[in-house]
Amino acid sequence: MRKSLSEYKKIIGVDIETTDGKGKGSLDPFTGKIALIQIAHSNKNIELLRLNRETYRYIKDLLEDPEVLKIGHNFKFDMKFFIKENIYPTEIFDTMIASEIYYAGAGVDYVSEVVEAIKKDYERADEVLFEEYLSTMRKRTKGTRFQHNLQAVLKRELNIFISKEMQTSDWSKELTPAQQEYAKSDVKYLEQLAFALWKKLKDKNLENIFFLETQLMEVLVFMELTGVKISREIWEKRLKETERKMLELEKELKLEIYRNYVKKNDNVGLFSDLEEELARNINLNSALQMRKIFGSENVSKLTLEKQKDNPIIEKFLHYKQLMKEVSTYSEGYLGKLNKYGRLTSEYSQTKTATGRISSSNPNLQNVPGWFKYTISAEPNRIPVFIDYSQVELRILAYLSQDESFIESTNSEDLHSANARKVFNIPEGAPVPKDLRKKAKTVSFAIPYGTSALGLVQRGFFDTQEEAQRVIDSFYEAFPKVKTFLEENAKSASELGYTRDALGRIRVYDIPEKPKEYDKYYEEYKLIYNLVKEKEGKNIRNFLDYPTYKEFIEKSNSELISLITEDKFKAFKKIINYRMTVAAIRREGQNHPIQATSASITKTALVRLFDYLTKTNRGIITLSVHDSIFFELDKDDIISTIKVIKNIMEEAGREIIKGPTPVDVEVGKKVEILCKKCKQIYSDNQYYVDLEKDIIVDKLTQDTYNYCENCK
DNA sequence: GATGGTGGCACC
DNA sequence: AAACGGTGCCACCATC
Repeated sequence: MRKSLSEYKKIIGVDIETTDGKGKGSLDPFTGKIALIQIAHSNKNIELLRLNRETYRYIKDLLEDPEVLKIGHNFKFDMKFFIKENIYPTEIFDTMIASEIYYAGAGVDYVSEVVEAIKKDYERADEVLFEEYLSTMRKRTKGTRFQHNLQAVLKRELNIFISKEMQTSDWSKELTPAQQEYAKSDVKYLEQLAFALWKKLKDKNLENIFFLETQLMEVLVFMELTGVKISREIWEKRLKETERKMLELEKELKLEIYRNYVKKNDNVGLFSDLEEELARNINLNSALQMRKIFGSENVSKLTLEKQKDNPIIEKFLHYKQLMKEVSTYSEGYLGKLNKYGRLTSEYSQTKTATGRISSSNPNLQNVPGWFKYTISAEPNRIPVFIDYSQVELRILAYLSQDESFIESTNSEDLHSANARKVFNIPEGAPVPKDLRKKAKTVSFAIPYGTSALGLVQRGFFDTQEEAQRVIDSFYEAFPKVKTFLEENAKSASELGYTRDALGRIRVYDIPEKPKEYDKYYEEYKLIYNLVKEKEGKNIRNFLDYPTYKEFIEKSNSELISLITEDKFKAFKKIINYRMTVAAIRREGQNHPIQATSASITKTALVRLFDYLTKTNRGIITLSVHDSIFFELDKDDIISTIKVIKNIMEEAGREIIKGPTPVDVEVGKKVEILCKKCKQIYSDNQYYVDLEKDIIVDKLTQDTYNYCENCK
């Protein structure tokens, strides 16, 4: 869709039902087939079509007609099935995307909850029942997250309830009247819904975001159908080795833990086989068991790393890392490899609150670094990885218009330049490594809203005072960054929304101020300080009892006499409220940055897809937030890369009005022998110089084979 | 035995 | 004055 709704000659509602060939519906475009196509020309004129010789031409022509707008709900799903049939629908209005953009970030939603609940009570699905449910739901403090399925959206926007009872029925046989009715209801209201949502999008100036997402849908469909080429051999080798190490470690660890922590008296040790037996009962994956054994608050890396000098703890941490890898990145991933040796994933373009793309089944956006070593390409192609360099910091610099920060992003080394300003290091004097690191840490932490305490807890600083000093100096050096973040925090917590550089919106559920707030706030502050002073802890921990009774019974503080039941309850409400607002402020600070980054990548993806489709020079295989993976034709690859680089950099420049340079990696990740120090190091297969038009295969020619240290 | 919540951790 | 933004998946564990 590229123009306003009313500009189309014709508008139709489209939906499909699918079959797995065994009497059930299918969610998998690779194995499933279209069983039924519903096309609504109007509320009353609805076609239910099978896809066969007689209907194929008609359906294809209609869906591919650029003068006909197709309204669908989650059309990415339908699109994949159509493409498998060589039908390439164009001009789409996706009502799910529209809803997701408009309500991005919305939390609790009663309509979704009611729709969920009412599914169990179809016979009485009338207004009275809705009201009944609604009043119950409203009394609850927590509800379901905002949902964007067709049922919830129709109910929310048009107050229409449709049944989904038939969804999983067999669509391949002759349809019952009830099935026909259901099939029609799925498309009957789509046009009306599209107009309602379009009006909402226009009200908030979200048309351009909607156009962008609509075009992106096509790119994601392609990526989902194509996937990324993987070397199963390399993956399995890696996995096997990890598994071997893990099992070895597991055996050792259990015995050592048993001996050092579990066993109370020595005499059991005389029977070594019994000892092994007992050790086997230990479950290293049980956080509960391990917490008890180590006597630790929790068994997270952060907590246990404090005892790293204990060899058993160190071993345990190593074990956990291996376990994670073996359990997560094995069959769940390799099982998805298709017959072409390609790994496919599913993407969602609008599910996230910030507009980032998410990946699932399996998630290809959170695979460990070694994943890149398994990526290859078709014989005539080369894998290419391109990512935006420091894009979030550049976004922060240009959106805030802080001259000094902008200057830093344009210098040779951003973090050194920042350190110079934060720590007042004179020009010409070298920037000490530790100061550079501190400035870097704070630059990353600030857009997340990290506090001084947070920085200490995560081990970036030794004391809260020092962390606070660096944060203060940072804001002093970059005053407009401070103003910018503060404005966004305010917009989120007071207006209830923030926008990114393209106008993408995120909404926030601002909590109602508790009635007790004004009455008790002064006293709350007093107690807050008292608790901090006398108990050395935060009031939140101090009051951390579910009931007043337990607070009185279990707390051994002298301060309890100061707190009546009324105050206890009021303080808890105040804490809760303040924490929620603080979280909204942090989200508000971060959203415009993260969302702008997402918008840049999405804009680039759309243009890149267009370029690559038209020229047939390669494909996009994956995108991980600020990076894009390609498989490009060997012929003329340098000129292709130049165009791609330019498209990506221009997309960023247009959006933030400042440079967004990219880094280019060409070729598989491989092990290479350094010519000078003779050490093996890892690098991409090809050396490429875009200025001099040079491309060299390091595996056959060693001209550029120098490791980082010897360059 | 399925389901949902939680803790933990991989990535940007 | 509270204590790091955004994801998805695993094992465990309580619950039905």
